[in-house]
Amino acid sequence: MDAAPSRKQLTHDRIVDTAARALRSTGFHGIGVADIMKKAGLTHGGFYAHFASRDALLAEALEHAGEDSRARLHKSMAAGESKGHSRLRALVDNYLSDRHLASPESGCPVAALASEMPRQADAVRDAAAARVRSLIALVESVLPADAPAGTAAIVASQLVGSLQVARMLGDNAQGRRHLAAARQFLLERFESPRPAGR
Amino acid sequence: MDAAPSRKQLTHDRIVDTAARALRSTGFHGIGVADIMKKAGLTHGGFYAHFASRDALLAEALEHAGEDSRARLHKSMAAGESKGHSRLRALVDNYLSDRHLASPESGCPVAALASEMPRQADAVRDAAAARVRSLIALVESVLPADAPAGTAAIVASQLVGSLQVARMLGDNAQGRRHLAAARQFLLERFESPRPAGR
DNA sequence: TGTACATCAGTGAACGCGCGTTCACTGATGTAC
DNA sequence: TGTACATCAGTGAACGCGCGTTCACTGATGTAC
Repeated sequence: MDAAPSRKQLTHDRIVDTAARALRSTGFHGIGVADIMKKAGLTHGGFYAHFASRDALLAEALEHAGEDSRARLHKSMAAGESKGHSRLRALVDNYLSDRHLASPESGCPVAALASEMPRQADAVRDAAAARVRSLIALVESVLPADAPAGTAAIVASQLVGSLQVARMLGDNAQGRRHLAAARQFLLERFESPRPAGR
Repeated sequence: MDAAPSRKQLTHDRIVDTAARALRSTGFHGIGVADIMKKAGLTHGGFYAHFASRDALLAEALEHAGEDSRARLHKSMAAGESKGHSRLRALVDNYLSDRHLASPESGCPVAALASEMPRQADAVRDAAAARVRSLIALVESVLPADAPAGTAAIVASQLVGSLQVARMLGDNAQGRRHLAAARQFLLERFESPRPAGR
């Protein structure tokens, strides 16, 4: 089934991977066809042999960025769990880490692109909604099983909002202090056993 | 002191007001000099008699959008308080309202533009950081006086994140359900008297 | 009150530039016999 | 194994377009006497 990928497929993947990084660091509008092709070691003319349009690349790059971020989080979370941390703590510590604050290009595309997403073309918005649902599902998987419905989406919103606020405050003491406070809040409130108050 | 504003000042204000709405509905990149001038009933040539550059307009429009949003919230909050609601509830109910979900162009610029802000020119980023601090200050003013330091920034992050997640899910039942859950969570957790468990 | 002139807000044509997209072509890879 | 040909990935010039910015000009407003 997974035969050796063709030469074209390898190039395609390289373009998508390049775009997925650029997308998160410069945003939807900061990513140009010629730019991406050049960074992937190609000329811009060949682009349309790989994608129907720029928007088609954006949708693919968004999905790839989400997968990349999910895989990184999973790996870091495994390291945290092996130190005896809860799954929730492993997620929160990694999502709200100083490293994530400083490196949007390899981080969560939802946090890096949230406010631009509602303004994208249909295909891109669909990919965006899928990324949000995937993030919520990841949070759900680390919450105590008896958490009320909707809790995962609330925690995901707190993660995304806190990282964005920290980035707006800047990659400095102010931003990092905010991240630390948000980590502490989430763990105190959501790590099982849950605190009193229904 | 506040003499009658000159004709030029009136035009200037009209451009900024037009830009402040367009900015929130289409984002930093969706706002063009010629477009704004046309919407303000002018031709694009006169732009540079009012602003040193496009970025200078963006910074001014961002500040104006923040003031506009703050004034609207204050007004709606007063209405809520007159119904006997706490100040926190008045803020949360209005910030996370279906109306705010559906109308970014007259809403909070931080929620509408958060992920684009770190990528703007210096002057714009400074204006952005000021908007974030202003939002945090507004939250602080409605929290119980004994809330730990940093709480206001955490609640502000939850407000911004929840509205953005709702907008990514769409202005539909899914998005509105998420907003309702976030409202309930914030009130249960932060409305005084604070629940047990520090 | 009326005329002459200076000031000033706004006009519209033009500029250089970078963008997304198209397309005729090239050179390498793979297949047929 | 070697030759002839078809396929295909990638090249680079060109396109139409919209952008931010500049600038010589116009027509209205305000001031001096």
